[in-house]
Amino acid sequence: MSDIPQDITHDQYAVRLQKLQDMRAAGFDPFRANCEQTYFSADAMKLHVEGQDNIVAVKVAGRLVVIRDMGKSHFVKIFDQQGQIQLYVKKDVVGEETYVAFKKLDLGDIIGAEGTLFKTKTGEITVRVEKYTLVAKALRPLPGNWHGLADPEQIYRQRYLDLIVNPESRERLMLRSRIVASVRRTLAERQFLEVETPVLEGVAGGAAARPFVTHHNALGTDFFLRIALELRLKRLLVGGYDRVFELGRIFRNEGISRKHNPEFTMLEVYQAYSDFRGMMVLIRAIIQDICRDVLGKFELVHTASGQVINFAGEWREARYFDLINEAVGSKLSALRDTPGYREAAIVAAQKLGLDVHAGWETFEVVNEIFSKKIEPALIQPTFVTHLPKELCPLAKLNREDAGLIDVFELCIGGMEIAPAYSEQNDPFVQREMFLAQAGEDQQKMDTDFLLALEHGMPPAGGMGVGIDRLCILLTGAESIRDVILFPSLRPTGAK
RNA sequence: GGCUUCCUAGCUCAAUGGUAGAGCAGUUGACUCUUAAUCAAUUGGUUCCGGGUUCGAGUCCCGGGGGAACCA
Repeated sequence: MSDIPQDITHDQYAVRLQKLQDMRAAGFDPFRANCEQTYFSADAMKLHVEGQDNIVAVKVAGRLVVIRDMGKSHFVKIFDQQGQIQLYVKKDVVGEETYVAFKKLDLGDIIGAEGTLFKTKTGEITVRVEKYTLVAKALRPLPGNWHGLADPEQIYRQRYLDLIVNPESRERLMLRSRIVASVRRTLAERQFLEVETPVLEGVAGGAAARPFVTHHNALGTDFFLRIALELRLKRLLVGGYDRVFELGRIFRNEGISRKHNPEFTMLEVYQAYSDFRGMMVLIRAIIQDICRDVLGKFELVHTASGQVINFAGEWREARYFDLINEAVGSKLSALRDTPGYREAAIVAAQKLGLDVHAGWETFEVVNEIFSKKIEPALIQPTFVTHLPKELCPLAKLNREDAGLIDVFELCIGGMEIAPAYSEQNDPFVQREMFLAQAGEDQQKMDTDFLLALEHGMPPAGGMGVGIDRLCILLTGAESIRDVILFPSLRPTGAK
């Protein structure tokens, strides 16, 4: 033991902890205090009337993010859900004792303050503080809020810090909330019912993807986390829910990349007595409502290409095989039902510099051309229609050409945003389609779903919308991690 | 999974293989309308972890951890 006090002035945690202990010793514990928040920051500022200072009283609350100590007065800023508001704390107004305590506050502390609104000589609407309360002591320093937080790992692992100091992140993620709210509004206006279906399933169907497996102890059985919403929602069509949707998390046990997170949010919508053409109208309404109500504009600069995407009006339609023919520079589709098709498709793909795996089915070779060469170039909203039937076993076959299906893939910004089908409701054809699946991507046969179809499902249009990708597109984000509050990372011990 | 690359003070970043630094934050002081406030002084390091090479390693090599980009 030394009687010389240990120098802790360099250790911000220790300094703040000491302040907390001093306060508690003096009979005040910030963690037992609370305050009122009568207005958020921006709402409060709107209450000020030009030329009428110190009349309107407000109670605001938030985190201290700027402190400017002027000796016998302070200008500080607090930060709440709406942004920042400046507080003016003057010794003459609050009194000696309160002022001395106020000087001990640190950046990051959470306080409540009440006072009246006035405009400073530089024109900033400010609260002239009469009383304040510390309601949470920040024991850890904030990352500097001038440079912000740049370390991507810390941004994702400690998103709360990112939200405090990086305004772009905060805005982008709040925009996501407003986009999702707008989607719900558009669907509610059209009398769609929002439902919730199981995440834990015995068969993970409705898509082709590797599922996560978990175990139920009491039942002594494994469950799969759902990889799609489709088969449950269609059972509801059988049950007489004519317009349903679910906005839910689905899970795919696959790689993590800029466009993939193992858990992500899917909107699936089903409308009885409609078809894929009806879904075109609906998805346009959903996205155009977002443009009008959330973004306030119908044109967006596509971050990756620099092109301006125009969401207004009607959107382009293009047949899958027309796009393929255009990409390969020949009439490849004319060979579709001939023995030379496979060889021609392989040659065409290789000519475009694509690797063709020996085990691939022909439709997979052709689709490689689509996903590598065509989709990335579809920047403007484009409905790709008349896809080969092998790609979607749950869709209705086209009446004129049984090798095609009545579906669209909506591509925007080089990404697949929403596939939609005229849903298959013939239980015999559906069984055959499940059985006939080939290639790498196979869906599990769900016999209980087939039983439901045998009870009769109305004809319907259905659609899936990748909400995360839609948000990437509409917020100009570069990665799916930028539109997911807490993206999946490898777990690690406390840092 | 493969390849490339990154990890240094609370934050943002420096440092030919040769004494680990700056700005902000922190601490002390001045200032009753500041705007990245200003002025003066000043503290602060297990350079992600573990080995190795070397007279000497933040830097080079090997292994491990975590992140990012590209590919699969």
